[in-house]
Amino acid sequence: MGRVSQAQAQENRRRVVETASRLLREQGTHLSVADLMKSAGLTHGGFYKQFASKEALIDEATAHAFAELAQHHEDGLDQYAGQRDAAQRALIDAYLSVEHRDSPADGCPAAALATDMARDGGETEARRVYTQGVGDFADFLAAKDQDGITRLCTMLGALVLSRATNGTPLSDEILTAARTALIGTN
Amino acid sequence: MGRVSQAQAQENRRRVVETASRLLREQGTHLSVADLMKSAGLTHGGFYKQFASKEALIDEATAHAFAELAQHHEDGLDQYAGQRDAAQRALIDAYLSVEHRDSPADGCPAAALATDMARDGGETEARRVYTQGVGDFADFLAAKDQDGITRLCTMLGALVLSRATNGTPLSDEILTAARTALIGTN
DNA sequence: CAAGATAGATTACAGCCGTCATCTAAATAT
DNA sequence: ATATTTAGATGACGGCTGTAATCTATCTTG
Repeated sequence: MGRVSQAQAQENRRRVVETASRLLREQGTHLSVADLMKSAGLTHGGFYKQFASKEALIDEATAHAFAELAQHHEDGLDQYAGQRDAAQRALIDAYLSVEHRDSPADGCPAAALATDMARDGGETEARRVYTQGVGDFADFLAAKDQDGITRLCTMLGALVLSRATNGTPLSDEILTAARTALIGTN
Repeated sequence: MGRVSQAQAQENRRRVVETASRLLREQGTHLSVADLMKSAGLTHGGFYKQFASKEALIDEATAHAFAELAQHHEDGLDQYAGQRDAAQRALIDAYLSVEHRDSPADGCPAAALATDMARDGGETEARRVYTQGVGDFADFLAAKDQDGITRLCTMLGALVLSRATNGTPLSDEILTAARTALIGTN
């Protein structure tokens, strides 16, 4: 109950943000503070000691998710020794995998949060971070003969549609069709 | 207050479903029954005389939205005297317009409801209708040298992303890039 | 080791939500 | 014309929401 060391408190805060970034991608901005804190192993009471509001937490969780994404892209580049083409192919393949489709919680935030960003129309920090992240993602996907933005649209559209139709044959067809169109592999 | 003619009641019901299909695309499945009925010019009381549950209404509203979409495609074919290529080009152009981006309420349900369908994971009637509608849409977009599914992914991804980034320069870039990729017009 | 600060728990609040029972008045059916 | 049905209005219920005040036990500081 009572107090906890500063180190522990900081770690708790970190875990809340990380948990939120997962719950956010899974459930959207309608996540409840109580659910979130329970998922992080705490009660809802301490929340407002750490965050100014639910919106502030969402801003931070969104930024966290996109930082993870950027890190993922950097790791990919490192793994393929800077060979952009190979790194892009690997990324696209993973992006259009059934594993990615089936676990939005640690998947692409650009796909998972798109509709939420569109609906919460305001000029929130989360939207700023989101837009920046999408732009960076498109830059990463750019190739000599293909526009990064268009590639991202195809990938993200396929992921979103395969999730919406998950459980039907169409869901797999969508992933396969997009993979074939983008990297010519079935 | 009291009773209303059968004809009027049927018309009221129809208006509720239509209003719901718009509100649904705008706000997602979290629309409230009270808001919906108020938007339709009624109070929330009569709702359960006409619908078994909120979910049943959502099923019906989803079906309504996709029926509208199919009608829209048929109209396009008629307008271009069955010339599929021309009808497709016109559709794609309208799909990737700023007007469509800015009015989801009477826009593509496949794009507007994708995330909601993905999250309400169950085997609802709405999801069945959604999947069927997406399949039909892809069929409509099929061309000799281009897969309908892939085209749909690109279009839908672009629409969703442009909405999420609306208000920034990137939003327009996305629409333009996708349009260029799909029909080679800027 | 004592005094102050504070992380987290407990509890409470006002406002929504879906659902439904009840009331009403008007439209039907007889 | 009377009796019956029923569309819609009113109001209420239990449950969940974001937010916050209060309490408590521990960490930190001197």
